[in-house]
Amino acid sequence: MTCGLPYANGDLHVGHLRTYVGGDTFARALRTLGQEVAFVSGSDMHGTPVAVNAWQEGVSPEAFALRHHERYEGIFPRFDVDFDNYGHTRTDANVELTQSFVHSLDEAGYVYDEEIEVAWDPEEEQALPDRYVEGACPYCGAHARGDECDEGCGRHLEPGEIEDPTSVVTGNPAEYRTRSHKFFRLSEFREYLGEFIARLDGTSNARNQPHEWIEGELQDWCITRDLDWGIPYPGEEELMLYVWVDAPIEYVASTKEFAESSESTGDDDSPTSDGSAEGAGESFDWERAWAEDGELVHVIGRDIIQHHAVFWPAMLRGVGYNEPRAILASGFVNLDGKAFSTSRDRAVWADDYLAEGFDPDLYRYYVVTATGFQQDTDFSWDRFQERVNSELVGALGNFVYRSLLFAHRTYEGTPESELSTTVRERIEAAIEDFEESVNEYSVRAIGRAPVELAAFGNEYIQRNEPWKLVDEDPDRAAQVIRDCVQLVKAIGVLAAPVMPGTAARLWEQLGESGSIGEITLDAALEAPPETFDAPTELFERIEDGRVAELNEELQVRIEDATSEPGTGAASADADAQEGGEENVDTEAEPAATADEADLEPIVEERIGFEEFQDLDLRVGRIERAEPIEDSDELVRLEVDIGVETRGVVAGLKRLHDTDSLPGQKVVIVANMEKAELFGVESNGMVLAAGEEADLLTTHDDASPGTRVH
RNA sequence: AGCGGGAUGGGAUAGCCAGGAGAUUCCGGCGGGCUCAUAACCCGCAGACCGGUGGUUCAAAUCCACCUCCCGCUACCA
Repeated sequence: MTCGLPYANGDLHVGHLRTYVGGDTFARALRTLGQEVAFVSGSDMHGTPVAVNAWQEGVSPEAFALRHHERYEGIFPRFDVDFDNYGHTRTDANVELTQSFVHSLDEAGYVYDEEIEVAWDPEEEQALPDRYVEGACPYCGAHARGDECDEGCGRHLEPGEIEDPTSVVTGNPAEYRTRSHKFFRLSEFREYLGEFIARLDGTSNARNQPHEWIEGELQDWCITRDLDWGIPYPGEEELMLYVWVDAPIEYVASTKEFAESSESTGDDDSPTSDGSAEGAGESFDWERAWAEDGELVHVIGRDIIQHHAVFWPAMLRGVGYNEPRAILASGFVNLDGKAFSTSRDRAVWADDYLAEGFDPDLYRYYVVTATGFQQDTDFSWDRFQERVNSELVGALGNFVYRSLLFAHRTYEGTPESELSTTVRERIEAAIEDFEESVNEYSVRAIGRAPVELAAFGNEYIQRNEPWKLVDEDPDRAAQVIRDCVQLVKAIGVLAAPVMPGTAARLWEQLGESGSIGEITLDAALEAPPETFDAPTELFERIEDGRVAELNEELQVRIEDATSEPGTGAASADADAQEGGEENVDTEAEPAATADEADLEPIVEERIGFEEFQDLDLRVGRIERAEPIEDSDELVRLEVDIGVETRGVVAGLKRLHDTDSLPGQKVVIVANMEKAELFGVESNGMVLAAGEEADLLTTHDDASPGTRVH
């Protein structure tokens, strides 16, 4: 089992965590079914964003990526996401394995050379891949990165498409050069991929989304870049492999590292080496897993489905490895329906959650059971509190506590009595449901299992009222409490995958000796220990005041992230806001493309009449118009506004014939602050609508100087 | 534009793949009960014509077609 590699660039937020918690829960669930599992992942170290960001920080890409890698490596265990091995894509294991993969593909004839155009910095004699170039979007004109129009229309841009390209690093104008690159014959796998996708298990989005690609035009895949940072193409040291080649191979490399470490340490007692009951002491056979009869399960975010359901299986096929049996593609975690934004601090960070002192199990339970794994979901502290208090504190924690406390006080442990048929059957049904949930890859159902059994427990104890039976019918009382203790034990078994820490505490309270991480489902029906101490509560209620504070903190951050300064945010500022993601409020300037005029949403914030009055709008008549030299857009106008004639600069040159302007009436902002554009003073602003600069005018005979309101 | 995901009582969700007793669970509302339990727990009531329109069927939230509205993806960004 693998989890998608976190990219070594930025912090982890609770949205990222969903994939890892889901994967970890599923991996643990498989183990409780007695399966031998290697659960691996690692950090993705290569690629242009790391190189660019490292450059901007003035550190080496290696140091930059390693720093993030180490943070990730530290955070996962704190959420009880226990990988058997967590490596990264720059380890010797991955470099070697990647090169041998590529070598095999090359040998087998799946790779060919082709010349393509790449952006080039002529002064530095350096290629400028992807995000190393910026310029103007050819579709909407907005400022854009080399690979994507990130601030404007959002389109993906092919190399060579961007206009007026310049280097992000040096600011030099870029030119295009022809370079030879390596292409993987993905198109040859089309038929295979069609069959593969049909038998792929997991979430439906992973199976369905690639249809368009596989059944459409499956293009060959360029697998090299002109970049200093990456794994070299074997035999051609100046070409680096594209990150999406070496990233998934890390799954294999990480498994291999796990195998090697389990070999050297033998049968240690770390919680990660338990594997299966019968495999104790043996090292993990990574080649068997990947190339023989192993089953591969990939847990990813739904944004990288194509890489795992198209590129990756083709590569695996090309080198003769197994194909993935299942892909679980998780939905996103949003805030108020909108995506988290790492760069804008619009997120609940993993570190913050831990700093609040919350038990990781609370979030694990919340995110795993909030909705189906592939569905998007909102994170909110209110919902978090609601679910924790009612389901974890009220149902599960309460049932366990009241049962064990009663048992301890009255019997000093498990009373001597047979398990009733009713309860036995109920637990058997829960086990069966649990197994079915795993087989259906329903992480949500796996997470709900312990709480559902606890709900039954509460009903059961309430209906039988053992506190009355103790006097009235001691045998019956013992029977009921015996049942309840058994239910508690079963709940512990079922809770272990989703809430390992809680399950371990429960196990201890029950007086069980072994580690709950090593038990299988049948333990749910085995007799509990005869004696145990008084229990303590498994969870604490989250109080309203606490939630109010958390909401407030978060709200402040969201508002900061969402509302840009608002006034006078020049585009120079926008440039400084590197790498913004979804971005509702881009500058009003160029928004629409020629064929699709997206209307901007109406600004929600209302203004008062007084604020409107601050605008001094006047009717003016253009007296003279002359183009400004060297400028593509600007025209200098002389506008009669009654009291005086103003010199106003406006961006009308491309859209209006300069000669046709004189005599036209327009509306101008008369109290606009003065500006200097191309060395020409502009004393006022002409109003015009949209991309076409459709000039505002009056239709009767309002004379120049008339106020508009 | 194509593709994917979604639209279920006031809010949040399950069920849909394998169609069948007028639909799950959590919160909220109303009314009871219990007192072993973290004002926790249990029971009952009100509340949904399962986005719209057609179709298939003895039977559709579930299958098919078309439509509307959200969210996302569209390969050389990760």
